[in-house]
This record gives sequence, structure tokens and C-alpha cells, in this order.
Amino acid sequence: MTNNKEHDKAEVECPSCGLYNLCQLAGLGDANTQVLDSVVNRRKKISKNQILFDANEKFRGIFAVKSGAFKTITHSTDETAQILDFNIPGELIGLDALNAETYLHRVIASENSSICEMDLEVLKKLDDKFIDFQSSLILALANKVRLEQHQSLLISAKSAEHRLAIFLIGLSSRFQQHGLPATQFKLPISRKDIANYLGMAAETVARTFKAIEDKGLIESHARNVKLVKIEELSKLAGTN
Amino acid sequence: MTNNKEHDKAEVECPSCGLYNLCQLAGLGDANTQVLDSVVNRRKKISKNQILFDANEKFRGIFAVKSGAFKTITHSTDETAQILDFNIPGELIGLDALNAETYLHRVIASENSSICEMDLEVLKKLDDKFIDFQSSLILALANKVRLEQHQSLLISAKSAEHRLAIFLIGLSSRFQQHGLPATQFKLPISRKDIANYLGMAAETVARTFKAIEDKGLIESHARNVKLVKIEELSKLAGTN
DNA sequence: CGGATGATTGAAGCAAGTCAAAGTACGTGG
DNA sequence: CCACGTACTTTGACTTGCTTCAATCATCCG
Repeated sequence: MTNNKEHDKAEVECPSCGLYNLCQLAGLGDANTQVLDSVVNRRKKISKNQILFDANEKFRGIFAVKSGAFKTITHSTDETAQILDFNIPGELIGLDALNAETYLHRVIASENSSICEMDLEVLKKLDDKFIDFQSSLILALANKVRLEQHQSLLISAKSAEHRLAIFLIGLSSRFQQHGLPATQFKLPISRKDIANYLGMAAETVARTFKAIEDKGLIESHARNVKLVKIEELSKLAGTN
Repeated sequence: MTNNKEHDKAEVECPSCGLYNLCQLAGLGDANTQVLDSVVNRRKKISKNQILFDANEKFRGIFAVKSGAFKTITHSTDETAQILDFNIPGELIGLDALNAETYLHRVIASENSSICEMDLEVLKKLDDKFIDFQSSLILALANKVRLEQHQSLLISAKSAEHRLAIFLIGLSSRFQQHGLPATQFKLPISRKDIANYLGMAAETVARTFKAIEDKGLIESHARNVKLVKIEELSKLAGTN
């Protein structure tokens, strides 16, 4: 069931990670101090389709994606599961549960991945640094809010091409934000999952990828995508 | 141009306001202390269509909606403006600009409204209470992240009925969250704006309202909506 | 190498968009 | 306070684009 090959994909460097400021505060600046290891469980491997945490599970901390990708889904059981969100390297998972007792949705690895985990209870013990920790957390949350407001463009997207363009542009800027290649990357979720996330038929996703490719805006093969004419793609997305 | 009538609609009580914890810290607990008045500009009136702040305007603080409603839109000029978000009484505006120099989008009143403004720079002077202030801010941000994750259901909504049901259920839970009537309320934005926000034609919004009403799930006249069968509406929305 | 899952392509049906027009609510000025 | 104009809402007929169903092809992984 578990497959530990291919944990060697695009990996985000610590300085580009959403946890970086928090890690610094915890002692990462000095590298490998004991206090760090007590707070951050570093580079834990999570295999494809493995559950990171489930809905209603007790909140135990937030996570940073180091490599691979994760998806947030509604419902635990049936095939009607809806993808609410997904995360690429450098992004934080579990922020929405910060002031809740439990996690709100199931999060699973959409490919073989590695994460860092930050136990909040332990970190709160670092009293004198707590105020800086809070500042970093506020920063991370504000970033997330900003990102989601961009994603809300998708709510109003009228055509399939429009939707896909917004999706790709948003994805690109997220890769860039974490210091990863922004014009050539591997899709963090399958086309089928993209269809689910965007509320379109999987067939329409395939057709629309082809349509955009025929226009020369992108090149795509399987999960690999290259943005060729970002300007025009942005125009199509309406995000100039 | 300015119309100062009808500022007497549904108004959120302080304890149900997103700023409440922050106000408490600033001294609101003792009511009307001088420190409060230096931090929170209370109940400022904003007329319909008045701009609260514009994109690229210098960040000066966050706002709480006391009465009325506001909408966040892209672009300053043309008629192709896209509604990204909207806010009802008790909700905070400007959180996405917290660690930015400027506001990201234009926010305008969608009806005659009143707000409280919290100047962050002044509040930061309240040093010993700053840590509690940060905690409250983290709370508010986590709430916002959670809300937006619910809204992301709209990204994948397949049919017009599905979209509108999610919209109404989400709206209802937001009213409830701030202690306002959750089954009978006034739409914070026009049907035309709802259409813009949801990415549908205004005609489809009208037709879909009627369709849901014919099923007996809601009653609606002009901007007034009453949710009759919330259970079934939730089922339609897929949020059980 | 083989089974399963994911991706692509084609043909037909249907839901939502567009265009057009009438009806309604609302704000302004008389 | 009422009358008018403007903007919003509703309704109908037609068109378009997406979904659905079905089948083939590619890719992943044991």
C-alpha cells in the first residue's frame, strides 16, 4: 500500500517555506538545535493517498508541505467527495483549524510527499518568543486569506477556458511565491481532480487543455505543464 | 448624491462583532474610555455606493461592518468589475491587507451602512495588551479562512440551483454567526450583483430564485428572503 | 508484463447564456 | 408628497457550450 519511491520531486527550500519564520523562532536559525526537534517534526514522508488527518480528528498542529502535494476533501466515505482545496510545497495545512478543537476536513496526499509538522502546544512554551510567533502566524494567515480571495475569481468564471486559465495562473503564482519554477511545473492534482475542484466534467478539462494548447498558450503532456504565453493566459484569466 | 436615510436597518450588537475582542482589549469593556476613542472610530456612516477604500490605497486599518453591507470588487473603472467578496454586519474588512502596504481591492457600500474602524498603528502602542490583541487577530483570521473554505464549494457547484443554495446557506450561517436572524434576512447585494458574484446571468438568478421558491424551499420578494425548508436547501447545497 | 486508473475523442441532449421587452422598485427633483 | 426617470427584476424565445454516455488510448504501479 505505501509506496516510498519518488519522494525526490520538486522540494521547497526552508527559506521559501510557509513555516520558515516560525521555524526560525523555534531555533532553526542555529540549525538542528534540540528545541527545534521538539517542535518541528521534520521531513516526514507521506505516501500517495495516505491520510494526513481526518475531519473531526483532534487538532494537533499545522503542517508545511516540503515536497509533493495534498488535497482537502469533504466527506470521509463515498465517491461524491468534493475537493475544497489543495496545497503545493511551501504552503501550510491546517490553518483553518487554529482556533478549533478538531480539523474540519480530511486532507490526503495527492502524490508521494514530505511534510514538516509544527506542534503548537509545544511552541507556546517558548514564552518570550511567543509574540513573534504570533506575528508570523498572522503573516501566514493573511497570506492565506489573500490567496483565497484570488481563488474566489473562480466562483464567477464563466467559461471552461476562463476557469482553467485562472486555475493555471493562480497555480503559477503560488509556485513562484515559494521559489519554485513558475512557468513549468507538475500539476499537483490529476485532471480528474482538477475537474472535481473546478466543477467541470473531466472530459471538458481535457478538451479545454487541448484548446488552450492549440492556441499556443501552454504546452502540456500528462501532468507536466509549461506556460508559454503567460501574458495572454493572464488576459484570458482576467488577471492583469 | 449622499443619502443618509435608512441607516437604521439590521445592526449587529457589539458582542457579535468581529472586532469585539479587539475592542475589549482596547478598553471598550469600560465603555467610552478615551483610549477606545483613539483606536476605534465608532459607527461612521457610509452611504450606498460610497467607496470605503480603493485598491492600492495606503493601508490604514481594518473595519467592522455594523449595519448595511459592503462588496469587494476588482478594477476601479470599467463596467467589467468583478465582485470578489461581500460582507455583512459583524464581519471584518481589510484583513487581507494586514501585512501589505496597501489595500488590494476596492470596497464599496452596497447599501447605506455604518462601520467601526480600527487603526492598527495606534493599537500597537498598547504594548502590554498587544499579545492578546494578536491572539484575537489570529482568531479573526482563522474564522475568515474557514469561511472562505466553505465558499470554495461554490467553485465546484454544477448547477444554478446548486450555486444559489450554497450561496443562501452560507449567507444564513454568517448571519447566525453574528447573532442576526438567519432564516429571514435582506440580501446584502442585488440580484444583479449576486449574478456577477456567482458567475451567472442575472436572468438565471431570477429564474433560479423562482424555481427554488416554487419548490417551497424559500420565499422571496425583492431583497427579502425567507428560508422555509433549510434542511432541504442544505441538501441541495450539499452541506449536511 | 498486465490490470486498473486516468486521459482523450466523438456524438447527442440539455441547462444556462444571450437577446429582447415588459414590469417593478427606487431615488431625485418638482 | 407625488411624478418622473433610471436601474433592477422578471419573463419569453432562441442559441451556444457544457455534460453525458460510450469507446479507445495512455499511463501508472505492482
